Amino acid sequence: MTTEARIPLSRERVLRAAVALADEHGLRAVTMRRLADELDAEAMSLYYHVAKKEDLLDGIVDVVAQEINEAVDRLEPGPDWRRTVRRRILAAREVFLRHRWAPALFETRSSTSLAVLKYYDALVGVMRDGGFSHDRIHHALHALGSRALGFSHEVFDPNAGASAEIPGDLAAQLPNLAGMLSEIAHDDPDSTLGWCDDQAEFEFGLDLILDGLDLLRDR
Amino acid sequence: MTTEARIPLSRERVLRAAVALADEHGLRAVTMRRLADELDAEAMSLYYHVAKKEDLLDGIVDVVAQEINEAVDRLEPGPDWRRTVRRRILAAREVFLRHRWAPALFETRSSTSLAVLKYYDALVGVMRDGGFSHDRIHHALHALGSRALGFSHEVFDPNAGASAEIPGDLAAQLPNLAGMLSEIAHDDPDSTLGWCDDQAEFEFGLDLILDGLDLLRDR
DNA sequence: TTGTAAGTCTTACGTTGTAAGGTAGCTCCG
DNA sequence: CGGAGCTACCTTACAACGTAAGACTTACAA
Repeated sequence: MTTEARIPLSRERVLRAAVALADEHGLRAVTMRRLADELDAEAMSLYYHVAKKEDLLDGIVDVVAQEINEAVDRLEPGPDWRRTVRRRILAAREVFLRHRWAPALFETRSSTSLAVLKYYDALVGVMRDGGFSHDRIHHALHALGSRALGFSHEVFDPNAGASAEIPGDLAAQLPNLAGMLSEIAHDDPDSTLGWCDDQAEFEFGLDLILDGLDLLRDR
Repeated sequence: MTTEARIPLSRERVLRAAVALADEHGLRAVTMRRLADELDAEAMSLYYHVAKKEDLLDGIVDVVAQEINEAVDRLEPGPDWRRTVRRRILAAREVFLRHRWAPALFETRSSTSLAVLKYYDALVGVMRDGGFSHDRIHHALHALGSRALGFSHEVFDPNAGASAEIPGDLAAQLPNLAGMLSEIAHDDPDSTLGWCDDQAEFEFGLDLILDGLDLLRDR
């Protein structure tokens, strides 16, 4: 009998395994039994390190948020508040691109994790240094919404780039969308990834808001 | 034996009952058995009118989206594109305020429902009449994100208005947030509902984006 | 040695979505 | 008129889920 050295479980280890599992097989695969399997343990053993499934999910959010904070802390400030904020948000976004399942999870959490709060705290600091009043900053955070964290919910199918064509019967019901789609589809100047380049769209919206805020700053 | 006249099931009736159930007891209560109970039927009977649970959820989204379209179609246009769009979005928002569970559900759907597409189609039409190019409109929709439909995900706890105080030990870790919070909390000019008035914040962000788009329009 | 605590596992239960197949009533065709 | 077939609904059953209750195992202190 091969008595292999057993690495003991720990909240840390459980959470990291959960993130890895979600990365590889999606958030749906993160079930107590499956996660336990991954750790060579039984489902109920996880409950010694995690209160309930919700607690596990909260913990996962925290791990990702810490990853964001680490990335953001490595950055050096930009020449002005606007570019500093922009830089930070885009850095946070890169973390989400490594964990595609994370935005959906973040949106389901009701209580905000400490790591997320720290992220926001730093953002408030940057804007404060940039000359904004607390009131303005508060509005700004709401205006940015989840964009402040680096993601925006895509209302359209993210795979829409592939099938950039509305079937004929639908086109009649959606004349304006069909018109827009057909025009953009073939006369695409320098878009990188089809008609819905997420990154470019994200930056467009982000800049629109940041520019708007900048105009308001000294108002 | 009271042979009561049985209203037959139908996809329509099932979906409406599901919306009513969610309104009353939350989306979590919408389970096949519970929904069947509400209709004086058995769980498996629903499957004759709905392919799977996912299909049910898609259908629910469609019902809400139709409700939005009805509300929006009753509106008369504003004096310019900006105010027409604004009016429509705020009308859509009112529907979501009647179905608080709906934003979360909308965000989980991957394929966009026909009713939602129709909503967007009309929005595209308004902006087109307002002088925007298709390309600009496309960007605008992305910039608005879910705000185009009338909701924005609240990153902070929506109940934060109640407990507008950060506990002492946390305040040390979050100096900027704590500062902002304490300042806004007590010196609140005309905010209607505590320090996080959702409606006001929503409109602030919406106007910021719409104004930004307006500036870009003839650029 | 014995007690105690932490960490893990076993067993079991209620709830979920849903597959498979049965059954009642209707319509239609001979 | 009688059975064939379809539609709508129900019964039973199962696998997967989160997790409560409690037994086992190890390590260390007294």
